[in-house]
Amino acid sequence: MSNEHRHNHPPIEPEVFLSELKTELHSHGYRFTPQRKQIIDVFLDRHGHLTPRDVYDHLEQLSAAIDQATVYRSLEFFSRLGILHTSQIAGQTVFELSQAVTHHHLVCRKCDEVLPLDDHHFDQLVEHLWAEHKFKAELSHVTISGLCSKCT
Amino acid sequence: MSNEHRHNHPPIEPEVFLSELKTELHSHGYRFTPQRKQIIDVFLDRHGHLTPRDVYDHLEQLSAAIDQATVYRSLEFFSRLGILHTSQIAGQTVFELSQAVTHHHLVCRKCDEVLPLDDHHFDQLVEHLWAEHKFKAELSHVTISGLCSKCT
DNA sequence: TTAATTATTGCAAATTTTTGCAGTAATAAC
DNA sequence: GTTATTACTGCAAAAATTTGCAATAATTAA
Repeated sequence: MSNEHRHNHPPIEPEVFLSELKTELHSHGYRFTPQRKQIIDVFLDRHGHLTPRDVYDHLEQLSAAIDQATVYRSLEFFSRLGILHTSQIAGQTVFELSQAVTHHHLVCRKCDEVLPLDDHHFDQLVEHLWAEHKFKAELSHVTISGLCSKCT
Repeated sequence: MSNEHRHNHPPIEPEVFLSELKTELHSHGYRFTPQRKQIIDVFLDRHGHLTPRDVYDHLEQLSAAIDQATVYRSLEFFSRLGILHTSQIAGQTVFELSQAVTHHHLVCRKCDEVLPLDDHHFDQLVEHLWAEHKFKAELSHVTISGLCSKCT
């Protein structure tokens, strides 16, 4: 299904990814510090949505003593660069690698049910935004709120 | 422009709105307490995006001594009912009346520029979601992240 | 190599947000 | 009416998140 679509990426090769990331950061005058590397490692290891807490706990298990403030600052830093993607799910702020497989959700505001949503729904919208506004919409993880069929 | 579109509403009549809200809450077994009324009053008075702090401060000015916990709980309560709409803007959680005039934004993740976006872009998407999933998407305040023309 | 500059971190404090629970107020049952 | 039930609030404590600043580490310039 959605695996043939526009937004998807091949599986991540950790070494390649890390070295490209390093170059990317350096080209902006930023640094790829050990702390930042370890935080990215967590995402490469544990795919999916992670809260700042998840990241912090996982680092502790690896006995990587990184301050909470650094974790928060790094997550924001990577989000701004588009390396991580952030969203609000069930009232929690969660992060994931932007390269992770594209997926969208319909979330019912009444019962919190989550329905998966196929990629193609946004193709036209993305084209319009580019044509009319020269805006490069990054719609790889859309969450749409509303009422599901049971709660209508 | 967007004033002729689907999602827009006539200006809010405070008395009508409040009495309808009261009925709405009662029909669900909830209560329209003085605290909840005062919080809604703030939104009727000061239109636009408000942080929990804004609401709390405004209430203090009116010497309405409402506990912060109550403010947070009420904002979440009204959001879940669809009375208020919540979104993340520039890293802050903000609330506004769902009935407020529809508007959408394109936000550049690099320079934080905000571009207004017309309503009609979502018509087709909303129809599709209803046709295919019987999901009533509530797309009155969409924020799309990406790169603006200058930052591409 | 050394000095100067800049980005980044850790720590501690401040701020914001959430939570448990006892008390209060409204509604429903009798 | 009175009592029982349930929703809601305030308070105080806990947890999560942000911030200022001095110290550190990396990069750049000399």
